[in-house]
Amino acid sequence: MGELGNLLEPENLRVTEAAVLVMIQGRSDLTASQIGKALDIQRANMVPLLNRLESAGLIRRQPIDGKSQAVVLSAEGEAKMTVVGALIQQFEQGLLERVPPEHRDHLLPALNAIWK
Amino acid sequence: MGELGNLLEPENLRVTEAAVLVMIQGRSDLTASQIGKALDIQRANMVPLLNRLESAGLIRRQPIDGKSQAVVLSAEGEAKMTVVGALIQQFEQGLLERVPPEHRDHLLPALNAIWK
DNA sequence: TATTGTTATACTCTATAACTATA
DNA sequence: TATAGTTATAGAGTATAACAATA
Repeated sequence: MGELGNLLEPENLRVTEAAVLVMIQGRSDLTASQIGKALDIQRANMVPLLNRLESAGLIRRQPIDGKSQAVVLSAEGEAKMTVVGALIQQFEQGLLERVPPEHRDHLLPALNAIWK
Repeated sequence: MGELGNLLEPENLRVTEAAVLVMIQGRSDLTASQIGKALDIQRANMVPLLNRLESAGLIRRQPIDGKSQAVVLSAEGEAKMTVVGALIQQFEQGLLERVPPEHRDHLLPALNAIWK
């Protein structure tokens, strides 16, 4: 399943779901389409994903206009993000600890350069 | 699909299939189980994967004893690897070119440290 | 008794097409 | 006319269980 997946499993979250939560935290203007485009998830597949998060009480769909709706964290979702954020940080720290110190500071800049 | 996948598509190879070919090239002692373990592919899922490669004439199943069999490149498979190897090299070079020079030499050592 | 290769199958994830309503 | 959300469904990929044969 992957290490991060295992860390998130006790929280009943998949990696993609956590990615959505991270992306929307502190914002209230992101639509499902925008999130999907950024995370490379098809519009159609965003629907069941957001439905799961909504059923879990972690997000709300907040109308922007008659066509679009912002995906925002609920109060419960905000609270959950303290746990989820810590797990993600723990995961990233675990990865970096395996990297020899002389290479460590170069890893994230290098990866960021590749992704964009 | 992913960049490497797109590069390999004209060769009618998936990334996992190419990974198997790379792994067995120059060797004649690797079993399906060993390959699967190294590439994180279930034993059961190795069967159709190897069947595809065998149908394409790229590999042979070579008995080791009554239970195990080595997966080896056929002559056709060896020839194909010159093309596939070039495509993989092209892909990796493309990735590295995006990385700023000062970070470049640190990327592979850092990633290798993470995977093991 | 553990391992290899295999079969069959369930499950998850992703992709595609089409539809409605709104910008 | 293009876009957002949605539905339904097909397809690819992965996981699980069980089996026979052999180490």
